[in-house]
Amino acid sequence: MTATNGGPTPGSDATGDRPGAGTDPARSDTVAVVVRQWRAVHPELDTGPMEIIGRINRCAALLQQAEDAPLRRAGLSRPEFDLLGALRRTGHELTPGELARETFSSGAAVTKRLKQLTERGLVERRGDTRDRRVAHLRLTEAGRDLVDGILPEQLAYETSVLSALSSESQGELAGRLSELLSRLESQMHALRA
Amino acid sequence: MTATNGGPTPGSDATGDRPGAGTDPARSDTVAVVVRQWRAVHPELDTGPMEIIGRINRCAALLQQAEDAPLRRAGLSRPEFDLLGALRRTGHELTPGELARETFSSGAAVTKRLKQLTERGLVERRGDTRDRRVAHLRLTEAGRDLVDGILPEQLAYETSVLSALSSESQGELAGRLSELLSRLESQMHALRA
DNA sequence: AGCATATAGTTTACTAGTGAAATATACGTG
DNA sequence: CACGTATATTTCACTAGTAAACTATATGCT
Repeated sequence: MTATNGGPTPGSDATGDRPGAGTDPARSDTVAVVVRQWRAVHPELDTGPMEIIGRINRCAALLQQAEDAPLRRAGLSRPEFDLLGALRRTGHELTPGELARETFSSGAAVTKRLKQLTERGLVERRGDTRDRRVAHLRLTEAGRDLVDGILPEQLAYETSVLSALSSESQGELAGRLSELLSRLESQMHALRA
Repeated sequence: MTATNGGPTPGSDATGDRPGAGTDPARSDTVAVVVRQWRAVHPELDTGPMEIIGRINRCAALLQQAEDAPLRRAGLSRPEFDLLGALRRTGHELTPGELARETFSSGAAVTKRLKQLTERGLVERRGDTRDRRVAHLRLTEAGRDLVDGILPEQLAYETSVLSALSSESQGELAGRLSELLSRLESQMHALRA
């Protein structure tokens, strides 16, 4: 992802700032600076995709960094919380394979996390009676309480972070992202099939 | 990031689908399913932030997975390419510290990457004459050629992925993301100060 | 000048994730 | 019913990143 390639760009300040070129977003974030640098070096390339992909990556990185804080207070990493959250929100037991799909992780990673979370008494394991290859995982009381305790904090924090955007902006952004995401997901699905 | 917590949600299909609730985006992506699950379990919580943050994270994950492919063909990881790209787009030498800031990595990670990239003959190191603590890195001829060879491929690929969105959608999305990103970045800056 | 403190970068010990191989079990078919 | 193949999960060897300690150098104050 070329577009990811971006940074705060401390010193350098390329000039050439001229509006109306394609998807020029006027506002100056770090991605805009990076795009300007690339255009200065490779004027022949269409840097349009960077404006979207670079920003998505950058936003994701910033949001994660900020939002991992509440989790760490609870002694959880995000992947761990995602796993617990999957169990909580589905409301029923899940197999390791299902958990891997839900959290977009490899099976090996899920195995490791489950080991730790089980040792910490947050999840319980039960073997399937019919098919002895599969296991069923569920939250313990403590695990459920932990998730339910963290979730409101997290949402409150997220709300405050996003409050920098007007309600209209938020709705618009959510809609566009949903549009992109659903297309990406069906592309993915098509590729694998 | 609670909102990240999401998955393809294979089996389960919570029902309650009623439009017009806050930032309801109509289109059904995996994040929408996850949000519906959370609402079913915790109806009292405002799940609005998930609609944005969850989608940003999900999009970032999907885009990265897809786009890392061209890089891997060239034998580079994304962080490595980001480092090389920073050198290429700024057009001048950078110190390890500057590279760390440009690529949002830790200093230690940059040190490791530089070691590898130097061994591969893609970057060169030069000591500062005045301040002997600092080093200056620049691309070798081979490094520059590699970046210049990969970049167009990457942009072309990104263009094709995003072509699922109309030009208007793309512009709108880039603008909203830029708005969010610049606010996030100034929040960040404010926090550290 | 001499010492305290700040800064740049590297090293170290450790952690978490990955892909591939291994293990265990189930299923389908002749 | 036995065998080959598919599936679920774990294990293993390895890689990359991190935070904290460490080294080397510079800067400022008295």
